[in-house]
Amino acid sequence: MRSLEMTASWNEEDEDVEVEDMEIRKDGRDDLTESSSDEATGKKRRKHGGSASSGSASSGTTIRRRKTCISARERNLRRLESNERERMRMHSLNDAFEQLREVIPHIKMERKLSKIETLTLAKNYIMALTNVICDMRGEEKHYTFVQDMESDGGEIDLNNGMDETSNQEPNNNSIYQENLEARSDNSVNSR
DNA sequence: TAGGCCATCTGGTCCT
DNA sequence: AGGACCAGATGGCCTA
Repeated sequence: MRSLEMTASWNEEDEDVEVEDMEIRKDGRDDLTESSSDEATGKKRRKHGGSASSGSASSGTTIRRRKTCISARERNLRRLESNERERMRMHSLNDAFEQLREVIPHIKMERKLSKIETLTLAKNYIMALTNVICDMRGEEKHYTFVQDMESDGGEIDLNNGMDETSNQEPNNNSIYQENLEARSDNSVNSR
């Protein structure tokens, strides 16, 4: 809980102040959240955490809350703990993305796949595998793949969601689609 | 410099 | 009640 170290600079005057009519800064920050918790992960740190002016509820200049009987210090502590949990949650989500990247067949690129590319390739990979299964069963293929970007409606665009850079790469999906189908044919023929 | 991607903070809502 | 989840906002980094 390294974020909690930041509470050291908490203003003593705020201690045990009930929250009623307490003004919350427009930017929602409490100056304690100099987001430092990435020391553990070694990842980049932010000088200023995002802003808090999110959502519709906080769009005003100030927010007045009803009495909740928790001190400002306690509230700040909970916020920091919540931030920490959210950070950990996002890290685990990113870990999952990383694992997904590792199992998706794709041409090695200089840069790693973005999240949207990862999801798109994963989707296409699943569709390709589905087609292989259908093929092996002698059923009609579920999905039709197109090879170029001039696809007309109704067909699945393999590069859907891919950015310009990735379009310059060989079409990964086409490759593994062909490989999968070739293997599928071989396995069928060898019977 | 603009745009894409990302990490983080934050408050609201849902769930246990 | 508290944690998980979600989406909006913001700012940093990188690339074309």
